Amino acid sequence: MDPRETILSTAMKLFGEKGFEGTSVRDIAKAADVNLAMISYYFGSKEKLFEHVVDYKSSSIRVVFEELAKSSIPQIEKVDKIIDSYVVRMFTNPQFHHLLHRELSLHQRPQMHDAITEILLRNVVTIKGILQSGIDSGEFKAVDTDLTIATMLGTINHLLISESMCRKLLHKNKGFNPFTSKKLKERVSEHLKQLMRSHLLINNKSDKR
Amino acid sequence: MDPRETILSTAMKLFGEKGFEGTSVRDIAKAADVNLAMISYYFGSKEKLFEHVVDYKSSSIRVVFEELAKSSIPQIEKVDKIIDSYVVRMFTNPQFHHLLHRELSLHQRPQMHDAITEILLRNVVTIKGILQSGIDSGEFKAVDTDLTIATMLGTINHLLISESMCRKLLHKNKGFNPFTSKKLKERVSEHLKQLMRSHLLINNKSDKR
DNA sequence: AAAAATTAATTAAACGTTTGTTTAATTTCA
DNA sequence: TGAAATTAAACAAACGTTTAATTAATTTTT
Repeated sequence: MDPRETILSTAMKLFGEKGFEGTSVRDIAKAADVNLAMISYYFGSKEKLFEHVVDYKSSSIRVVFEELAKSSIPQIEKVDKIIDSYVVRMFTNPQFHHLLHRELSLHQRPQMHDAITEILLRNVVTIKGILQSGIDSGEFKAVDTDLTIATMLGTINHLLISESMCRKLLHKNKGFNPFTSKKLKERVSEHLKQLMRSHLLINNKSDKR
Repeated sequence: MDPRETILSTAMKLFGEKGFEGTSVRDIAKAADVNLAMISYYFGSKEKLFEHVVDYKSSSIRVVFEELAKSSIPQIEKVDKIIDSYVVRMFTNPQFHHLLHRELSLHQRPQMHDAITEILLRNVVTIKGILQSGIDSGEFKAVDTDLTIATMLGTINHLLISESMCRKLLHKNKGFNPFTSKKLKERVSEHLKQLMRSHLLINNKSDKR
């Protein structure tokens, strides 16, 4: 195996679980089964390694919504697709999202903070455009678009952040982890889509009960 | 000033900003303008100090919803009050909420993790009861109560966590911090109340546009 | 194709700081 | 005077990083 990739994925896992300051380069070297000095040799420093991890992983989460925005399907279906995309993304790699949001809540490493902000902000701007188009065309109510986005992302994020809380909440069965289950993904998708229909659509006939 | 309280509030501020591992006891001693050894003298250890901080501050955020649950007003108005309560709470002391949620996303200090989970879980159970009552009485649609709660808390939490993102998003004006502004609080309150009405109420006439 | 030379990868050990904590001496105040 | 509060100094351990030596791989030369 390529030691570079081994270090990167191990570092990603440990940074995600224990935070940047909570993870020592010795922890990483041990878990990746490489010599301590290899980390400096390949990445220069712990902080540079961290930047490489963020760079390395954000390419995989960078979904392009620009194309979706241009397509001619109803805006509410675009919202559906965005929800599906975010749910899959965040549940596929929860550790990395913990890492990103933890970094956003810290006042350390300002340049990393800005870099992450820019990554997340690009998609937010596109989504805001889609919501605004829906409002302008009369398909959506004149909702607060910024806060509507906060609701979409915040709902998923909240489930990720409070993973263990959620486990106790959703399933008394202790051996079962809802975060590896497809059921929860679908449940979140379904919930958010219904929620957004109720919130956005003017003539909402979505109550199927 | 009482050095104990000075240390507690300083530690709370620094832990909130830089995380537990990112804050040294020397940082705290310097910022609190007390001698380094005073922290061990008063609190025993850094970890004990952290527990004192969480204990000390969680008493102030521990709002009792049990009484609200028992009162005889419509369930939707109870939801309104819960939203107001959470918005005020989380915007009043955002650093402490950063601290709590960061701790929940980490796999360090399991006992602290459990303690925080229990604090947050108590309110969640009560809120879930209120939603379920609304469903049972026919006032609310048969929504997914767990995820509805995740939406309420997640929306507020998302605005806190991505504070700087939000600042760029909501106001291009860089000198203005939306998190000290009453306007954002009211905006979030308003948004969530409308959202929950659309989501929960069966005959929703809340569209005032 | 074999040998020599050169570069790259890997290692154990050590470097100087910073960490949390403790000690022992001193000051403060009742 | 005596207990509590406060201090500067020192402690060992852990930290990120570097060094210098060794092995492995690659390239060059014969």
